[in-house]
Amino acid sequence: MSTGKTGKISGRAAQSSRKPVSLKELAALLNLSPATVSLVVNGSHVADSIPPETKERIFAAVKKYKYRPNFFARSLRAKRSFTIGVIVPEVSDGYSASVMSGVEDHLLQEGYFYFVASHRHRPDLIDEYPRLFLERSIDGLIAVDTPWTLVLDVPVVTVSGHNQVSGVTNIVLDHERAAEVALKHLHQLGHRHIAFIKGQEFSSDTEVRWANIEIVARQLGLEISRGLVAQLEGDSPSPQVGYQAAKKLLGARKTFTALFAFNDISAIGAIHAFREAGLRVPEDVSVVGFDDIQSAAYQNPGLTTVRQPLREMGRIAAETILRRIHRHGSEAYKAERTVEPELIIRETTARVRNGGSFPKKRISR
Amino acid sequence: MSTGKTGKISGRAAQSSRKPVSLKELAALLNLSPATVSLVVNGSHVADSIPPETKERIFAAVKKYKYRPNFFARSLRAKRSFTIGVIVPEVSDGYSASVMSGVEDHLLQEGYFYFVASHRHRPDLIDEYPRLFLERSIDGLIAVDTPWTLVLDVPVVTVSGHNQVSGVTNIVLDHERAAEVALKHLHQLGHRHIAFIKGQEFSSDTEVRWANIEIVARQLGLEISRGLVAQLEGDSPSPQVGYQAAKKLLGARKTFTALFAFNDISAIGAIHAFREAGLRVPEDVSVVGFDDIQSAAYQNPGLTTVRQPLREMGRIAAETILRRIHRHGSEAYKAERTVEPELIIRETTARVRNGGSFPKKRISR
DNA sequence: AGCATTTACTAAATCGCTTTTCTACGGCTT
DNA sequence: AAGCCGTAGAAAAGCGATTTAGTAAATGCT
Repeated sequence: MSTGKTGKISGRAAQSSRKPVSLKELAALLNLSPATVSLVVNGSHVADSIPPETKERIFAAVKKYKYRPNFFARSLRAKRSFTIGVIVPEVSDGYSASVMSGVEDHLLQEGYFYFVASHRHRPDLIDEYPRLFLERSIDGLIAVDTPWTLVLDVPVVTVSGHNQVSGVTNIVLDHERAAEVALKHLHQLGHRHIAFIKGQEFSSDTEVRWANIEIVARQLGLEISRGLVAQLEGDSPSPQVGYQAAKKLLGARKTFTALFAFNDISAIGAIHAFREAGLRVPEDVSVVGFDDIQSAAYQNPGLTTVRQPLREMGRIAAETILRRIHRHGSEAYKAERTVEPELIIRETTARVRNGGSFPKKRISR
Repeated sequence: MSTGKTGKISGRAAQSSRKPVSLKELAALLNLSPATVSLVVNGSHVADSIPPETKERIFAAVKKYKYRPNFFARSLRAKRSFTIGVIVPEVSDGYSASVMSGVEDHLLQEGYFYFVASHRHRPDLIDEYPRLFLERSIDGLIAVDTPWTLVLDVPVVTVSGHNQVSGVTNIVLDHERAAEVALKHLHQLGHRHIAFIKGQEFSSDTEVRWANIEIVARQLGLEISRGLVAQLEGDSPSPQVGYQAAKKLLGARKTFTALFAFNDISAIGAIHAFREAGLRVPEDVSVVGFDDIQSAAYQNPGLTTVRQPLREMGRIAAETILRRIHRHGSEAYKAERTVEPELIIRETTARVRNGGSFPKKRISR
């Protein structure tokens, strides 16, 4: 142990236990062979014939000497690492972080650990990180909000992935229902001219989400007008991109009384743009976000949004991957698992005023 | 490989390479011994006598057969895992996530991976996770915003840890400067009655931050009155705790024209409480947050806050730990490294009105 | 009593790599 | 010619588990 140069050192608890005992040492202590100890410790079937009292001796010694099998040695033989790789666009992004939180919950509880890598939408990294993970012998991989095309030798689970790739299970939101709850809500409030912000090209949800919006809009008899659809551009994780999209919308000078944004971040940016243009939210324009990230609730006014149960999705992803790892191989697995969204009504949506003609007088003039 | 039951499968790229070659196989292919190949591949000094042409042959084969040393075998011998453990209060919390982002940046770049575990302020987990990490032979540990007392056998770096423990380097903010920029700013705007929200007991920054606030306040001739200090309680990561603290402040019925909150989250909660009480921010009360988490900028109005360079701190933590790992052991190391805060002035602070008497008429009486 | 089992363990082979110690051989000295 | 040294590489001993194939003794069966 090295020692600092600073004066006041007040190291408190210590746990630098003696170096750990190895199986061999433990066996020697017990006058047994390493094989026997290993068999008993691992509850192998082969150890069925070992009398309980010997087993007890072994367990007692394990406890006493705090024996813990060396991780690398074990993994080397067993070719299992009890480690999952998680690849996300960016750890510090609220979406990824929430999912990871759910993943972690389940994984740690089951004795697994996980590696994280953020690809930041760089295609080379989306390719390289899984490879590096594989080199480290991960037992499975979870890809969050990342377009997935690789076929790997280990189980893969995606969160919000929509490609049907052999060997992967996609955990996805019920996007039809999501479009439905959001649009019905706006429809009921009297909105008939709704603007939309679509996701970036690279976001794995963009396509499905939009397709479902179109379907539901048709069902409700809402028409989606050309100029009222903007797309997010650039991979900045800030509301700035939403701000710009909203600017474009305003620039189209077409009447709209509500906005359904691709996510909360862009909704927040859009609200800024609206305010700047002298529009009040929700009095003049209602806004619905998507995801329900933490800061959606912190907004002022609180953001009405379609909640994705992200933590839950992470947890399901973790459960699914462990199940697939344990069912070890060739069994059938589901290619998709769906979770339900929930509309969280806060303060950015309101009944449309005077038949919704207001923005007309300001924007389209 | 297992195969899904679903119909449409459209697996695209494939990378399930043949199973990797081992050192032995590679050596056999080359008509050399594994020892020689290993020595050359690792650029060992012992291989100095091997003629360049042989080395070339080896490198060519490595490339051709994509030889990559088995991670576990190597770690088993070398007793190094090229893995760092990172322990945080909660992955999905903006603070931790930002730090992790910086940590990851540097670590992956240097060929290291990291495990993450969230202790959620449970003392048993703060104890257990490092132990589990150690079992997995991490080469070092980074503790983020976590009170640290353990002396481990590997280097430890904390981000915002303030205990002086043998073997640990603390990456900390210059808290004196932080208090200074915030209070001077408020002072210059004419604020003389400032309320404060202190951090939770468990937060590692609470104490130092407060101590420095007291020092700087004294220097500026600002008096901190008893009733105008509230403490955050409970470990919810939501603004709710700030809301409650602010309620308490309002309940004290003492005049104040500004609030300096422990962090952005609580500042946001406090703003809600103020609004609810009919106070406008910043017209009636100025608010300064701390951290500059992403949503601080998204707030409406934008939150004035003391920025901690969290990502930077994470990066420094990663650099520091790798340096200490490579300098392998007994050399001297710094017990502390300081980074500078920056005041980000947005829209929640304003010049005090009419000598700052407003809240009096509403709150106290 | 004689053979088959069962019981209670052990030996030894791996897993794939690192690293120290050796060997074999040719050339150089003296 | 004997001794020495530098070159080029090989052998072998681990690292710390898991696991298969045994083995010796005790027990069961007829």
